[in-house]
Amino acid sequence: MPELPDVAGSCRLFATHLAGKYLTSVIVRNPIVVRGRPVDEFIRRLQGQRFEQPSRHGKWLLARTRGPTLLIHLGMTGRLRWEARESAALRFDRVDLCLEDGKLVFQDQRNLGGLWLAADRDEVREVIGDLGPDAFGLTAQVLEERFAGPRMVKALLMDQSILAGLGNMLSDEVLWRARIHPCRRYNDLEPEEVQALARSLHRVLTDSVKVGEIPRGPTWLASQRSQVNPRCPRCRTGLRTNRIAGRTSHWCPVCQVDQPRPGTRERVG
DNA sequence: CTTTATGTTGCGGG
DNA sequence: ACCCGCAACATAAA
Repeated sequence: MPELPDVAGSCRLFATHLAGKYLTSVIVRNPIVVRGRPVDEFIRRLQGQRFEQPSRHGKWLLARTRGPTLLIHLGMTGRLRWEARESAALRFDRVDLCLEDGKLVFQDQRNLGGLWLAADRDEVREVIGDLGPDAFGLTAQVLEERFAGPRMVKALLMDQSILAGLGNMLSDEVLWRARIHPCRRYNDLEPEEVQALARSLHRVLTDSVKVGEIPRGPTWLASQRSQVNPRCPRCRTGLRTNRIAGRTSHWCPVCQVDQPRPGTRERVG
């Protein structure tokens, strides 16, 4: 679920239902997702606060109040859900933020996501760590500056300190659209490829943020993820799969020209 | 039972 | 110092 577009959607949901409203109560169903301070303190500090307009940086959702800032990260399986009516908790519901007219539920199957409170900007920085500029709205020039070096493009795209917001699926999507093999090193890219990368990033993010998730339409690589025989949406070639930068990557061996994996081949010459 | 999963962090080795 | 792979975290679903 959650990469930049999903968090953008969650941010809109938060803005729609919580901005300007007072929290009447906080229900913590699984304390493991409350990070950084004891649950009772978390609840005490948050209850009664009024939310301002939320913002997003990469995969982080930032909800300021007059007091602390609530920071939400969805991890691998987290999501936010608005319930306007009284309703029973679902299996993976972890925290309820209750208002007068409904509740925002943080649900998370794997509990890798979480909620933090930060008293000020410094504490926000401490929690979210060293984040690069948000990937949405990034200019080609900034991309070139931040990517400069010998690393594999897939690793660069997923590195939150280089640019914030892309994960495994979105990175594959961007590379596929730009016709660049995930193992290519940034230094080895032709200028046209760098251009294609910047354009692909822009297009993929614009379209997916609009939807609030990665679209699964016929012109998206993501449409093939759940298929038995994943094929390139452009040329129908069977997709290749490998573990790159720690994650399973999918690419088209025809559209995205192959490269020997660094370090895994003989070192000739 | 084994494998895999959209994230992050920290460690070891080259 | 930089870069890569990998285990760990927690948990379910295929």
